[in-house]
Amino acid sequence: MEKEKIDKKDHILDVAERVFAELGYDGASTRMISGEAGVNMAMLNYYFGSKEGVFLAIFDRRITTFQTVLLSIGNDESMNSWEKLDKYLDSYIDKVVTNNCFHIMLNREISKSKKNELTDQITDIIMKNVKVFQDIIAEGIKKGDFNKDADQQLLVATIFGTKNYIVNTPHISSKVLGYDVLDADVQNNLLKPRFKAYMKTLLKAYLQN
Amino acid sequence: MEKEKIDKKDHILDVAERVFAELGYDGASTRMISGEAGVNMAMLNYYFGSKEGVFLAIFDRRITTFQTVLLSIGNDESMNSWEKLDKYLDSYIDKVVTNNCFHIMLNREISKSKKNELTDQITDIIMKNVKVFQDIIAEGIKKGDFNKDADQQLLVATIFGTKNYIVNTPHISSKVLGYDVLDADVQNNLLKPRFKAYMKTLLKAYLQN
DNA sequence: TTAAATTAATCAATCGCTTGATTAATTTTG
DNA sequence: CAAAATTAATCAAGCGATTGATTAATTTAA
Repeated sequence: MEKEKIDKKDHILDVAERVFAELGYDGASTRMISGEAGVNMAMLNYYFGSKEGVFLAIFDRRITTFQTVLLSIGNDESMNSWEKLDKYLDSYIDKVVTNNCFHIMLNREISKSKKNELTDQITDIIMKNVKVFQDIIAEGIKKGDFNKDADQQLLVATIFGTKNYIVNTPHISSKVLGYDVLDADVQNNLLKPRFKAYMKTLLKAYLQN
Repeated sequence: MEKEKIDKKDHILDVAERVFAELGYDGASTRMISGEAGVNMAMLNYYFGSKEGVFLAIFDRRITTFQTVLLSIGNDESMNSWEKLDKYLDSYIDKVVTNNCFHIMLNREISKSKKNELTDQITDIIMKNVKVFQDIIAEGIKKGDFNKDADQQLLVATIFGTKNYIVNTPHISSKVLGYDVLDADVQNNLLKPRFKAYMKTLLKAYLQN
């Protein structure tokens, strides 16, 4: 059954994504992943070729749709810079908070300072998301909507860095924020709206003329 | 000779710190570390007991002095809130940019969402640094120096997150900023002053009444 | 029946760590 | 001081366990 095959592969990727986030790529073994997914070890290689194949499959599954959404916001001519900024933050924060396992996994890989094919590949894709944001800011400054003295580049570090802090180090951020950032209800009812509002206020304070 | 013994242990920790940052705790093998340090494998266990012992030794070496410096700033009664903020940022940014290997290593460990003794231990120590910053902000708000509507907790995420973004993902941040953030000259002459100035401007914009 | 899916068994390689032995340095003793 | 005794430092070799991956046999499904 074609349907079930896909579902089973998807199930394996769900589990692998979580285990990679919990223990890191090297810390997670293929036996552990297959065990928790309830499938035979050899199925990982049968489906995905190798451990790295599993990792890349997780990556492919998450990245494509996400990127087109962000790009469409950046290219939408009907919005001014402030509106684009709002839309971008809404979409971005929704996605990364919900798919936190994936983003934890992803960020840990690129934090390895020794380069390899994998990190290069990930870097390229991440840079596309960054580019959309940078273009929105640059356009806003050029149009005079934003303060021209703003440091566009470090602003990138602030928005993505703030996000990473909350998502990637949940033990820390949960203590700081006062609730469990890994809880789905908390994420949707408390964290997301608060984070969005904060981000917009912060950017407004810094970018306003 | 007592002196040389200490130097050799220190040398091993220097190498281990770098290798851990490059490949992660699990990705780095004890053979690799001892090989690059030019010592026999058994020396790691002889000196530090275990692989984890090496990690903790790196940790101890970096954390102690750093923490007392930050604490002394927080407790200094002669400065107002804005001055404390400035001082804190200066000290903090200097340290984390210079010791980037250590902070990459540290952050990767606590980004593992599955808890263990090690992550708990690290979390506690990190929270002390965070607490100093939080107290400065809280005091400033209480005194009326800072905007009382500010989200103190998410501000923590912003300052430490921005730092992490620059330091922990050097391949990304180097592309964004336009120069190599791992180069020592770049760090001292370009990155540090720029980062400090930006951070202060950003906080001023957000915290000002 | 035949191709696809799944399994248990097994592979070589590498992991962290320990061992027993050896050398170098230090302390104790006569 | 010098010989003896003790401690510290270093090494090659190898331990059992685990890693990612592969094989060959078996089951399932079309």
